[in-house]
Amino acid sequence: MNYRKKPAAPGATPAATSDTGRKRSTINDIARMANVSKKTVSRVINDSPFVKEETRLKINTIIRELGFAPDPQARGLAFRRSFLIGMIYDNPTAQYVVNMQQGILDAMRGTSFELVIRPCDRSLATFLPDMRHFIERQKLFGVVLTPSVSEDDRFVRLLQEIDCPYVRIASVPLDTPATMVVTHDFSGAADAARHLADLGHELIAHISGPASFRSSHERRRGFTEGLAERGLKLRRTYDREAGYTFDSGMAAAQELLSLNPRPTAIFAGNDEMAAGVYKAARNLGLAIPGDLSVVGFDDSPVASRMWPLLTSVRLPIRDMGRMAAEKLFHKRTERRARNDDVTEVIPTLVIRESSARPPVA
Amino acid sequence: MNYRKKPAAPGATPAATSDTGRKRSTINDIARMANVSKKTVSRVINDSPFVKEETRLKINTIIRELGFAPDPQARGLAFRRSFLIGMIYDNPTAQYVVNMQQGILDAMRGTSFELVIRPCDRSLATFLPDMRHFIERQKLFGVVLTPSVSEDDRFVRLLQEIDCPYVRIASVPLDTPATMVVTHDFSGAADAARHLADLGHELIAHISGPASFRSSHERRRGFTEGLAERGLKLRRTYDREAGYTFDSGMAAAQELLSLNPRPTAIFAGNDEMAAGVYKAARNLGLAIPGDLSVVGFDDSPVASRMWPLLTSVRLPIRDMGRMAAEKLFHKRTERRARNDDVTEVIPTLVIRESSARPPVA
DNA sequence: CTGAAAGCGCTTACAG
DNA sequence: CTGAAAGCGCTTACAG
Repeated sequence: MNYRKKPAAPGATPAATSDTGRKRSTINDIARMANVSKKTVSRVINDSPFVKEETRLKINTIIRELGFAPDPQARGLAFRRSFLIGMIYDNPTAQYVVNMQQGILDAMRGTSFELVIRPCDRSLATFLPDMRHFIERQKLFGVVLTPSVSEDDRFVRLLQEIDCPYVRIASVPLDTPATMVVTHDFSGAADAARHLADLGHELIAHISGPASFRSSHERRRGFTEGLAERGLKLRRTYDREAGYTFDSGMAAAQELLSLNPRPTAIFAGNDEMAAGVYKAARNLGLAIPGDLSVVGFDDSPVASRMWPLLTSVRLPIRDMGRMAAEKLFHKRTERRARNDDVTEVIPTLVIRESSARPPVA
Repeated sequence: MNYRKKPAAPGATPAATSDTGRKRSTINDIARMANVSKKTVSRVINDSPFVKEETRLKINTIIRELGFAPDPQARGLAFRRSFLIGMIYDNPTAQYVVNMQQGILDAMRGTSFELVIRPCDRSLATFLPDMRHFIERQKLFGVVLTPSVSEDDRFVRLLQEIDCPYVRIASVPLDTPATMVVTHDFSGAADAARHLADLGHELIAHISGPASFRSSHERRRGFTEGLAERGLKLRRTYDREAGYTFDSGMAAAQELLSLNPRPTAIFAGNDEMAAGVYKAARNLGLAIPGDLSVVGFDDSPVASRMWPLLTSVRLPIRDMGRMAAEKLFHKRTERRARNDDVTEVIPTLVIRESSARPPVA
């Protein structure tokens, strides 16, 4: 119930008590031991340039010896801002969420920040007030937004209004460069198109994600563009919108595979839908890749658990999380210049077993 | 950079400014408006019984009108304890982690607590000091531990030493009931055994997880027990230890499936290993469930993406997270009695397509 | 380059 | 049932 070890004996200064039995030391203890004011210790903690090198050294030595770490709550109270970074997300894929968290934590290692997580549902009427309440109450240092909540302009306006720093991860540059990590879904999808075209496919279909996600459009655009480079077009009937889910992918594939002529390849907007395509093909007795080539997007763990192994477009999610958090931290530091540029992420095509030459007609 | 809206005009009380332009109100504002001391407001916030009903009503009305919420940092500083709950985990399965987080967040909804997450690696030499530093520095209100870090007694001793409340989720009652959410992996595994026996299998193999996980033993024990109920024994050669991973599951299955007589059913300690079994069967040209029945454990999302759909044992991960967090909160409240009991969770067998009658010999 | 005073927004310990 | 004083561990604003 109490984070101080046995309270110090009356009259004993914290420094005088043993290492095991002592209560946590404070800035006052450090100041006393270094024979300076606590304000000077505070300057050292906060990397102020206005401290004599000798003084800084002495204080740092004592800090290290005592294992002192300033209390984030006290610091936050005085700063009028906490040392908490929020991750706000509505992506339903567990692996995506966990990788992103890992990346943000990577960037936070060694800092005094902690990560608080906040799933959300933009379709709720209370979404904006809830978020406002959460952020203002916790006085968050900043937030990282992932798709699709990162694409919500009402929300971003709210963040600006309450002066909460943010970084947005999205497939298009929606905002000033300093706040953006842009994933070039476009280019990854174009790679997928070239790959299928180069294998000799001409009857190529696409199942895109829901129109409410920018990534759906980017992936579809990139795919169309990649096909165009090879002199191919995405036919109207081969172009289906689904919902980024297994079931919607399966339904779309079922329709596509009953067309005449039947497509020999399908590019699914994500791996979940690609798994649905597998199922639909199986139901129809079609072999992958013998009768049908399939390419996904995300390179999620299922991609390498499926049979045959799924060719897919990989985004370095963890790196993206790290970069986003770094932008947040560096925003107020000397490295500003570097982080004022937009951060760009290029996906890579991972070729596995699900894509091959089309069947001989 | 500042969480207060336009600073109030000099002389203007917060209450006098408009709703949009006002700075966040504090306990002092409430006290002034209610004509009481801030201590009394504090009592209302903290649900003290020593407040006249009338006073409480008046204060609560004003709190509601102003949308006042006490500052967690200030409160934490005075309490010497933050309003942060830590989730500490080393489970590698993304879906598990995310579901657990969701469950904990479910329990926290409507409270003033927030969730900070902390993946860890028990094999690191700095594990214990790192954790200690993290918990003491943040003055965590409490932590939820999931397997396998929940099984680490050195760590739990550290928590007790620094007086950090905790709840452990594990497959065996390792601790006092008030700190335990116990998952009966034993009973789920016994269900799996009965299911396979009742289908007519006699040559039944098991691939267990690593010995360092208690769940490995519980699942193996339960499985053996279930078989025994049906007059069956788990043969030595049919009993393999693997690592809860895809590759290790595949390797173990490869060995099992080359035995003579070949087992007609395999119970894998988790779904990842079951996926490895699928792969090994496919490599050998064996049909599931025609030649081989497979049962997994976890009922992870892959289970219903695999082909054929995997029969698996399901644990309500999200509920477990919620219950664990509730135990943490209620520990200090009037509901103590109820939460002093051990919380128990029973898994359920989800029968899908991967288990059927054994092939006719 | 350094420090004394006041304050961040709450609660504790004490008193009545 | 209620309140005035002191304090939680830091930083800001000001002064030198």
